[in-house]
Amino acid sequence: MDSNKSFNQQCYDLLRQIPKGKVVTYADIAHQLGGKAYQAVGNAMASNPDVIVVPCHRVVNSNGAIGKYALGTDKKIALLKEEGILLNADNNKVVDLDKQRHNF
DNA sequence: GGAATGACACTAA
DNA sequence: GTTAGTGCCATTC
Repeated sequence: MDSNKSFNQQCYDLLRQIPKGKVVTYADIAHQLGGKAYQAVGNAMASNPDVIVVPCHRVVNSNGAIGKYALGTDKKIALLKEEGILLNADNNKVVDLDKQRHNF
């Protein structure tokens, strides 16, 4: 907390860098922050105070799963589809995660 | 100050 | 390839 930006604040900052049509895994964000706070990242999104400013819907699990969303998983899937992310119509999983993943 | 929780990840069977 | 169990981090009660 004494830091300039809290951990969750840094997560939002990275999320803001994600362009439309790209997705990132919680592990990538945590790794970018210099650690493996996968769960901490997710917690930050759970506390996401600005769903408009932070595209938390562009964050998916490392295995390609959509994971969850504050407004509802189905809403997240719909948003990803609208963004242009290719998802599996059977399980709603990200297709070619490595190719659609945004490299920081 | 300590314990419990959670929008996850990884390894093993 | 799938399922189960365990570990990690930061935040919150």
